[in-house]
Amino acid sequence: MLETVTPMKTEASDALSETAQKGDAERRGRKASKEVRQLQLIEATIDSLAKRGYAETTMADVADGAGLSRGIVNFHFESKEKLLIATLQHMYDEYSAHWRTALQKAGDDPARQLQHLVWADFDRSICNKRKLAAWLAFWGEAKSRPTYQALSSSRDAYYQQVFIDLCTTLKQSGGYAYDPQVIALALSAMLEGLWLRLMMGTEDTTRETALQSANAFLASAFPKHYD
Amino acid sequence: MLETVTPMKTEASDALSETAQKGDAERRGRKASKEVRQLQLIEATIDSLAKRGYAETTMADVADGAGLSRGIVNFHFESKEKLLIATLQHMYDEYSAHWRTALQKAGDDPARQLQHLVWADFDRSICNKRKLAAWLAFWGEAKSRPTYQALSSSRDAYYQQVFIDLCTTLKQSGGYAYDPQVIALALSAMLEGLWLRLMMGTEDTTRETALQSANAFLASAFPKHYD
DNA sequence: CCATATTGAATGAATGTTCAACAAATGGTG
DNA sequence: CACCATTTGTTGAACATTCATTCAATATGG
Repeated sequence: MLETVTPMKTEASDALSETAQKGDAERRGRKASKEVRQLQLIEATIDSLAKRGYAETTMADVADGAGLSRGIVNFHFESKEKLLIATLQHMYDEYSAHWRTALQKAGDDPARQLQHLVWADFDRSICNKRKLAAWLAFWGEAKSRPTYQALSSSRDAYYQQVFIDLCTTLKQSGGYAYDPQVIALALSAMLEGLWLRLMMGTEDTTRETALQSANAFLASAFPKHYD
Repeated sequence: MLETVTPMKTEASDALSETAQKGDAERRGRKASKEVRQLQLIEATIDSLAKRGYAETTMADVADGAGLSRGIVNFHFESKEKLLIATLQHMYDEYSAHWRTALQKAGDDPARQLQHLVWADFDRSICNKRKLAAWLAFWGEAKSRPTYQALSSSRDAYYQQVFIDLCTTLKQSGGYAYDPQVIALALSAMLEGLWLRLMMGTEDTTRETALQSANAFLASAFPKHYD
């Protein structure tokens, strides 16, 4: 199962582990490894996207946020566009790795697997104001930028297929009536919709209530599998 | 029930009906009523948002799209920001009027009302590539712009309350177990999530499959009310 | 003729990119 | 180890471009 993870680009997370090795002290020093500096700039980009939105995110703001000079971003990333693509790729990789790990840890029971995938979606490390805001900023631009499209739906075709497969299995073991593909779409759309509400800061939606609603859906769609 | 509609700002839709009265011929003529011209510019703004996204939408592009000169937008709307707010307000009003009308036409049966609300969400007049793309463009900027926040969640607090009320009624008549508030959130989040998929142009989601999934949700959540 | 609408060029501010100068690390050499 | 040369990273100012806004001139309808 981890085999399917490897084909993804994971330079960013490699750089992350390197950060941990070298410690935070060096991050501010003059010399830092290329990957560390790039990651630092990517984090500053996420900050800026979250705070100011896509349209208002400037190179200067990113550089300031990282505590570095103006020209530095064009040195590490060729252009603003490439910085943004690298940032999106980083977030995509992180999200993918997260749900794949969650799935792997869930064991073999499909009901448990589905439950863990739902939980993974609302995990603090993935689902927090800063990152959700950055996601939304990208989504807003995705349809008009072909380069973003493949990366911007954090949940990709493979993710969707996993959902369909799980729903198919549950259908057989529970004797449910509906089309697994249809119910899988309903489920994943609801998860994205709950994210959307969290992103927008709708008052009535918190991480807890969102998770509660997701579980209510599971319970009503698969009554034999969830309490 | 229609009483609750009136307090909303509906200048835009009034202007729309005026368009119909004066016909399309005058739209290109030198003189057109203030409201008609403003609506024309708003439509051009939606076009631009859909085609180029928020960040790339320029005053020049809007003016070109409307077939008018560069300075015209600042004459009718004071600034770019006010043009965008007016556009968002227009879309918000249209969406609100649409679901309220649908609800009104559904009669008194709550199950029927809920079904009609779902249908309304996927009606062609509301749910088409152009408008969905424009919505997404606004959503992407909403969290970082306080002015947008109130208007950008097309489904507002009152809409959500209607859902909760309907779920409460169905719960009583059907003897379901769950918390109406929780299931209402799941339902409305799923609708938004399906919109999101349509917005992003995910291959596996069309207006038909989205509607199918929404209905599957209704059937599994309220089995006694929907075949 | 007056009020109003419209034009399009001028203006100025914001911002992405470039680049010459500078600093720091690296590595080879005596 | 000391010294220098080369590579690599970093800075900040200069540059060019894009774009919202302004406004004087012009056109239009009443």
